[in-house]
Amino acid sequence: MLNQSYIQVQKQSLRPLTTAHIAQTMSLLLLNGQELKQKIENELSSNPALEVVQNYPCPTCGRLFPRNRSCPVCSHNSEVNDNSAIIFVSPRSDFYGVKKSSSDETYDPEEYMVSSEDLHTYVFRQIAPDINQEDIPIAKHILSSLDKDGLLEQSDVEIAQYHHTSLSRVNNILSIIQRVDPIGVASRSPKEALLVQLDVLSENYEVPPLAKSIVSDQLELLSRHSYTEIGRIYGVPSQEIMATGKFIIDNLNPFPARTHWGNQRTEPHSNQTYQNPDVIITETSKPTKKFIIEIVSPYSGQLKINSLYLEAIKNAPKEKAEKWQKDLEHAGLLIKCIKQRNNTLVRFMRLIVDLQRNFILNGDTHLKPITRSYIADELNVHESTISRTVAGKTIQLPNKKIIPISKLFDRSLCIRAEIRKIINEENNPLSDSKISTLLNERGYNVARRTVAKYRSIEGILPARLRQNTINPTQI
DNA sequence: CTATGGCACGGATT
DNA sequence: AATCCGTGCCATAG
Repeated sequence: MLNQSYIQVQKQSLRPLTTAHIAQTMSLLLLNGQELKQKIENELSSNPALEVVQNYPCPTCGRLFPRNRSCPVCSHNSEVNDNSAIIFVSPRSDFYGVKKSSSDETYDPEEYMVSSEDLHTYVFRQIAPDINQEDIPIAKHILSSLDKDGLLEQSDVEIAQYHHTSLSRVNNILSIIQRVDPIGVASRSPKEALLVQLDVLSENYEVPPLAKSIVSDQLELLSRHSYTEIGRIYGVPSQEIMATGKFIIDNLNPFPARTHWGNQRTEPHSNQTYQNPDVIITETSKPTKKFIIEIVSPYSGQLKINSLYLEAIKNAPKEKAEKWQKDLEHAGLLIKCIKQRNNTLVRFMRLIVDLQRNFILNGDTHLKPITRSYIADELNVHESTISRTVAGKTIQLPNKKIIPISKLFDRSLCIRAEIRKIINEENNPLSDSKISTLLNERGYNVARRTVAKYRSIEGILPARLRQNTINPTQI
């Protein structure tokens, strides 16, 4: 109820009035959390009319809210009529990463780790005993130039120059760092990370003989699962290559820091980093299982027009008055637009959660195929608005997986999942056409050719090659 | 001969 | 208008 009234208030005051308004709203909608954060920070530093009012934590759950608003989750009494989701905008500046613990009964801000800082200190603690006192600044420098995947952004040469030291010294330090826990961290490329991981692994385990060579020379082909191709190059049966490939996929991680994001599957076609969700879905505790949907606002409070500024402008000196007035309008516009953006997001999510409830709870097989234009129709907005809403944003499901919102519109996903299921269940290999008829029986209308395509997307080998392999335990 | 992957076309989606 | 996706045809590997 509370959240509803909140939304209505917004609706009234938020009709876009000018073209500038619309244009800005649109461009804001396109941004994801991080980009928005950037934008707001820029704005804050350049426009004195804008200020951020701190939020206050809800005493029971710790979520942050503006002073006069109570927490919709805690103030929500469970006997309320409908089973619609609790949905609200949740401001947070330092939100990064995934909730680590699996129990989500209570919300504990401590459980949300701050990825970047934590990665630094985490790694640093490990290497500290192994490096010389005088190398510490260099090590710190290296750690601070890691990107969110744990890869090194700056070149080793640059770092060496910066510290007026030799390249080999830097590389020495690098190799120490690379061998501590997120193994391969501070590598210069995914390939290097893989190689380091192989190296470390081979000290204690048996590694397929070709693994190293494949990673260093044929990574391109490997990422496309062209096992036969690679096999031809090395003159070995593709079964062997595929076993090696499986080993690599199962045991290595091209983006070292992502091991911290739970068991995030390395999606076959993604180089993108999905780290800060723009929307978080969790569930309330047992009896009334409702979704709690948080639209994450990337700034730590509420954006407002600075009241001091309002006062000051009244007796502004003549020559400044015009500029000040302009700043003021600009700030007001931005605030409105951001609210509009949030409003759209809220409406969008409400509908999505309703439609895809099964998917959110039960996983890929239950995804309903939905198009953006359908959503646009339902919400009475233009298609492109939905496109913008979806673009580049991510969402965290109750099972802690972070997925791009666009996945919710993937028409093929549920069929791919179904194929995976079929292949995992049947123990004698089925040919593509058999799978195709099987799918048709179950109501999925797909051609044989398409099955083949999906298979390769999923990284599943053709029937003949599946013969002798130990059942693929990919989940 | 069968199963599969490549290329490319057309229709849908964004 | 640009892009993505499913599918059909054909060549090729087994």
